[in-house]
Amino acid sequence: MDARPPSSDSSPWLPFESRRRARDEKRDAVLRTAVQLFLEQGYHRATLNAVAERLNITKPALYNYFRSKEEILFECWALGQERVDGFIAEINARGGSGLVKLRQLVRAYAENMADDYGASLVRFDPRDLSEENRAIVRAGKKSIDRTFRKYIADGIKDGSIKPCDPKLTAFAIAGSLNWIGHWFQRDGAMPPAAIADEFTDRLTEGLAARPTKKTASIRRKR
Amino acid sequence: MDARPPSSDSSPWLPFESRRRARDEKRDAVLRTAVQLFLEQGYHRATLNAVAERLNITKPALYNYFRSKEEILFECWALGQERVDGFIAEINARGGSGLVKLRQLVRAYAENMADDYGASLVRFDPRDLSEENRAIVRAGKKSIDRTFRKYIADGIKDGSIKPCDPKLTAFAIAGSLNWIGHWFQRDGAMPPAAIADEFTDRLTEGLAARPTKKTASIRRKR
DNA sequence: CACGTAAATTACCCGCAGGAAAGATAAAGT
DNA sequence: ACTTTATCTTTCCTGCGGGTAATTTACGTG
Repeated sequence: MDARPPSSDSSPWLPFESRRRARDEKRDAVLRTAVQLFLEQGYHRATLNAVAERLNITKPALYNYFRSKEEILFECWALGQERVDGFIAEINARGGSGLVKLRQLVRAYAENMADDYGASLVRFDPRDLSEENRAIVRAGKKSIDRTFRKYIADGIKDGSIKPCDPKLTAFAIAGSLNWIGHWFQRDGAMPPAAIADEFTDRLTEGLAARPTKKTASIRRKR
Repeated sequence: MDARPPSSDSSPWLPFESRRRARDEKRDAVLRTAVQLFLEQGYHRATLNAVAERLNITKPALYNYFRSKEEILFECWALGQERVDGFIAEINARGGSGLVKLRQLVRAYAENMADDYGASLVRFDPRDLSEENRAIVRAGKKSIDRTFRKYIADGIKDGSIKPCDPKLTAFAIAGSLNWIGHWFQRDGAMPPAAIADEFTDRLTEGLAARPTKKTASIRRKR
């Protein structure tokens, strides 16, 4: 039917040849294509037919890798969450003052927001998920929020951050960062790293107990 | 006028009496109910049947007041935008330093975000609108963004705000504020005014050229 | 009181997207 | 070579929700 140009980006399914390939690889390809389309058009407007078409396959083929559209949506979110959990663990492992940890978190989180899976954390609506998965999502969001608040509270305690309400401060910072997921375009003027750097300074400069210079070492004095 | 005083969010269509009422009043009631349901369930999940049911009428009756579901969505957004345009005009009329104007904008915008129509500005997806209406929405968002940037640039020029990149700073502030529309619940602990106050300080304290507000501007050379 | 009109209602249509069933095809095992 | 198994296609079903048509109800007015 549609004599599609052989390019079709990087689908493991070339029109009709070289079929068998690693299952996980194809599953990942489905996910990458799906998250792109979901972000482009919105979950409801994006159809599985359209996802399949981009992969040079047909809709029912998708059901070899996922049980439902909702499962695809959930896994997009899960990948984003996984990364956040990852760098939070790293930051915790490295230790440091509250302000230092907060700044690392802001930076990593901002960069993650400029990624498709990262943006999934805020661009998709949990109400599209099953009750089970929605509960998992809620737990994930809660965990991130707790981390922000904890770092802020830690900073107040150790004197690196001046006294403030951790809850509202966390909301303000997280809101700023989450919004990146809504306006960032990969073809924009600024690369993700630059945005992350800017936001790191902008969002924490008002919090430092003493004027601090950029990413230079923070002295923990008590 | 009314035999029995209806509570503010009760339907003007009591099952079978006192029907005829001012057309605009009913139109507004449809809008209020619709925006609530859209926010509760999301635009796609919320059906016109459900909207009608809450009003004690049936779906086709809605078409006496609106031409389509999309038109309802657009008007929800338009009402939110109208308010923003309103207080921006007021702030411009009052004048003042960049910082003063910015703080007023932040405060009013934050409060607006705690309102159904205000939240419409950020909770609904422009892609659900017709091309025409989407263009109007885009223009509105752009106008708000320009205002944020202008106040910041004004502040830098008049010395009330310390030098920074107006574009990213506007993004950071607007992001924080927009996010309120996603987490604020009317039955939460804090009233909108308190949140607005907190955010006003939190989001501008890092920007003031001089430690705190008050006092005349002092030129800071870098 | 009859009539016209606005605003409802009941009944219907239809297009679409998610998903299931059953048939094909290729690779791999025996 | 024959069978098996996973994978992909063709085909179809079904429910749902936006929107329309035809009909009724009720009020205002001459």
